[in-house]
Amino acid sequence: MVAQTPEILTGILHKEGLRYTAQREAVWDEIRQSQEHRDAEDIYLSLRSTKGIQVSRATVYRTIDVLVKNKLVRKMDVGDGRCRYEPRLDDNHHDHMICTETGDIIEFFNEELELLQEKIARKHGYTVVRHVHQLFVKPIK
Amino acid sequence: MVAQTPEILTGILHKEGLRYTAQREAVWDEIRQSQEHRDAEDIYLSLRSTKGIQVSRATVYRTIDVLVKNKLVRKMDVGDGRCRYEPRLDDNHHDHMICTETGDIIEFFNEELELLQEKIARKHGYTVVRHVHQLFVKPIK
DNA sequence: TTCCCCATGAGACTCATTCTCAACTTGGAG
DNA sequence: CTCCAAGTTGAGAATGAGTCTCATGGGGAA
Repeated sequence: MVAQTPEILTGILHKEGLRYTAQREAVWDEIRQSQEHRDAEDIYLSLRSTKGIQVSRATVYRTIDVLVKNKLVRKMDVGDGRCRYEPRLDDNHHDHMICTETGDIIEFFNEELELLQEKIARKHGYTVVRHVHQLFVKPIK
Repeated sequence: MVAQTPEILTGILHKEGLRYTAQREAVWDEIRQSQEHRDAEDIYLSLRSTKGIQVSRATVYRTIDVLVKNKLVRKMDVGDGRCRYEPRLDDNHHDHMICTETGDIIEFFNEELELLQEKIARKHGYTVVRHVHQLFVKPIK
């Protein structure tokens, strides 16, 4: 699953009836290569300035949509007006802890929490489709 | 605590060094009277059209900020671009479940969940300041 | 090569929210 | 009671992330 990195995108584009283009690859590469939680402008600027790749904001957004839809990228709304994106190659689900002092984003996963959520939904006659769980935290002491 | 409804706002305004004005009272009343999760435009229009109270969008937003800051109102970002607000008179904390089919918002609270969150934060050397927890759900069957 | 459809970029546009600033109130000092 | 400094307000401009438009550019199939 890790080795098939280059083909994973072509497969998805094919499935969606879309073409494999340099811009789409560049956007995916940019997101995939950094483990950070970045916003669209960040990705756009990095492609343009740092890597000198010609791409437009519109294409960045359009490509991200495809990647998110196909679970190659996770989109997270931190609540500050800009969504962040992170690669999702290895499908290990997790939530985020955001430090209110430094802005650091820490990932966490807790099985018990996941089960509890579903249990709560069931109690109300629902089942969980997806969830947003963010802990805004501050360092102890 | 329920009986002091009118004074609660004056107290807060005083604490903030702000004046008690008709507009500020109207905004607070509007939010307080409905148990819905409403957006700013909704509140603004309701005050204007339905109740014929002269108030501007700017004042609605400005007042909401004060109310949120003082925990009279809870602000929630549902992820659709518009924040929702709900009164917070009785200080019973809860999170939300959003039905992906009907848009219904159901409140829920689970002690175990709260404790678990704190436990997770501690494990990473943090303590929870606040959290966002939304379950996007769909009805069973 | 031709043709057609998909993809792209620049910039217009949307829409919630914030900002600006002139006009308006008001609490208090005198 | 009068006046003034300071707080408030409203209308509309500004902001900013994200979306849409549309003319232009390519690429693949025959």
